[in-house]
Amino acid sequence: MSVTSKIQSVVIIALEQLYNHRFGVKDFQINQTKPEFEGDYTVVLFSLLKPLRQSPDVLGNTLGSYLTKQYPALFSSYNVIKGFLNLDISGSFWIGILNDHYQENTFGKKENNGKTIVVEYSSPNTNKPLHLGHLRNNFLGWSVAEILKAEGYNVVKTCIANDRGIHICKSMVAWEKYAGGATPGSTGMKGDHFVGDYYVRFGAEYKKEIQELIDNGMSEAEAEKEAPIMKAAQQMLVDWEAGKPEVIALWKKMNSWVYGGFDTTYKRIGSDFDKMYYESDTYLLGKKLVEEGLKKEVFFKKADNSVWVDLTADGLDEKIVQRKDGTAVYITQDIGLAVEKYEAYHYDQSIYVVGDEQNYHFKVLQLICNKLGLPSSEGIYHLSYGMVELPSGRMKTREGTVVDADDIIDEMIKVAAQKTEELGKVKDFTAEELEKLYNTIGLGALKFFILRVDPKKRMIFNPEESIDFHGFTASFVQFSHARAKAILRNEAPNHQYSLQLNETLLALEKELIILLEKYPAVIHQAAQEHNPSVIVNYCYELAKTFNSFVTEHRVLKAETENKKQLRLRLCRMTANVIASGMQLAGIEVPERM
RNA sequence: GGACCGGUAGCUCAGUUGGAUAGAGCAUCAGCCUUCUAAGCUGAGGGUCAUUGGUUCGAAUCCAAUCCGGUUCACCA
Repeated sequence: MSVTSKIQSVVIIALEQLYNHRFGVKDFQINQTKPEFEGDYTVVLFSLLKPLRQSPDVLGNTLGSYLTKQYPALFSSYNVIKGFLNLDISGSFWIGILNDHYQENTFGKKENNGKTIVVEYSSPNTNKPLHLGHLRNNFLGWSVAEILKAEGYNVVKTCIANDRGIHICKSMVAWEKYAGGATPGSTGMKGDHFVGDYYVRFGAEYKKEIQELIDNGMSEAEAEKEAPIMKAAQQMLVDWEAGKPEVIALWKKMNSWVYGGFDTTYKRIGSDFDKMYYESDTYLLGKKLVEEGLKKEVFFKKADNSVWVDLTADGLDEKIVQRKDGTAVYITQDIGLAVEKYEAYHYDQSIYVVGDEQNYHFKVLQLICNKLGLPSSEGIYHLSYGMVELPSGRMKTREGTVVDADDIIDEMIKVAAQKTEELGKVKDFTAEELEKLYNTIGLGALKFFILRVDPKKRMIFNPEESIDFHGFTASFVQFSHARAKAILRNEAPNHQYSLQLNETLLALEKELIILLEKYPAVIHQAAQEHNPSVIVNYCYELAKTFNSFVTEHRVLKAETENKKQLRLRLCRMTANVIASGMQLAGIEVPERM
């Protein structure tokens, strides 16, 4: 039980004893005391004044003296300022917390609660390599999954590959026409980049053909339709759906190249999935549900045979769920997939990590599932994140300003290596150790930079700032961990030693313990909000406090043996919590750097 | 035009869900390595929390209106 909830329940009991009035947890607030006042935690009295018909001063003092008398192990003193009852938590209580948890590496993680959450993230298109936007998606999805695991859920990480459709056919057509049989193997290229180049090539050729047609007197709109290369792509899509063997073979071949490339990138960034779904399998799934929906009169058919749902009563529009030719649209597949996931996992919650440009889509999806009476509808949650922009504005494929995932990762690792060499602290590392360290620092910086921002806000990715290793960065947190480990390498805490509980805590020692104690609550909040930035911000704050502590106070040369053991335990617990928290963000922490 | 999201220091972001004098980092300036890692620490300057009104003991936070920016409202995915 956290300190805050302890104080809460004790206050409730006290008020019942003193005033015979039963309050709930939400009837008053417990805050951390502002640094300019004396105390650790503060009971805000305002909301209690009216029901108890007391003045702030009287209530504060009555409650304060009752609490300190009844719970001397918890509270050492109090003061009342205006409507605030500031409580000093006794040092022995804090030292007890430290003693209880400094050795645990599962501190803050909850017991399994038997509930299952499906987290879908990444959802790549198999026609081009991953870019910065995908990285935000992957980092978020992976981290949220880990946070939910830590909070006690069974988590299934899933990925849906958008592996079919006109965009895939475009790269296929371009490859057939212009590659002359070249392969990733023959060119030494990474498969996803290789295929992506042909997607780009398609665009260029298409544009050329349009211009030619226009020059020959065709209107622009007509030219866009009539360009031979576009017709070829459309024909290929028809052939694909008809299952034409050579088209299917080509499709499989090119997709396998892309998957090869994706695997490499996923491995580098540490993304993993428990279950892969493929749009080429799922795109027909929703049709059965469309039939059912028609019978239940959730959907209706228009004269041209297309099927719609009327959401005007819910404040939205009419939305098509099946084309007039009977083929599935995007939302149809998603209805099918939602049901398939539910049947496979009987989830309590199904999270979709998808950009906020699809907010409307997921609102519709949930409404439709609800109207169809699917048990999955309640648990659908769209973890909507904002776009990643560059200082110059949105990334645009046409203007070539898209930041490629592999490129940025390479760059981060390169700069990490340069900086590490400059500092020259790890000259005794082997080549493998160095490579691992560069990866840890480079990739950590990237993940931290992206995850530190609240997911729902759009963010600006400044390449120069992202490779800064000072201040509010992963390196700072990693460095703090390495620093703690350096001390612990010199001397480990003596587990047999029994700390004196009456030891007076210095301000920074206490601050550290208070922060460490909050870690389980931080995980809880992050899980509740599906928000890794809560964890990342916490790790930074912890590292900052630790750095101040280590700079100002000696550990190994502490004034007394008791102080030394206390500080060693502080180092141990801080290192544990930093490592644990950063792990939840997918960021490793080195022993030395 | 309808719906949704956002606007906090020069820049990038926090702000414990309504609490005390709004915080960090970067950048700028001034100090600190003979010491367990200086990728660090200490300090200074920097704010009309977009604007206006409302709700109440109390508002960056809740409500309304306005301004600015974004997304979306496809038989694309």
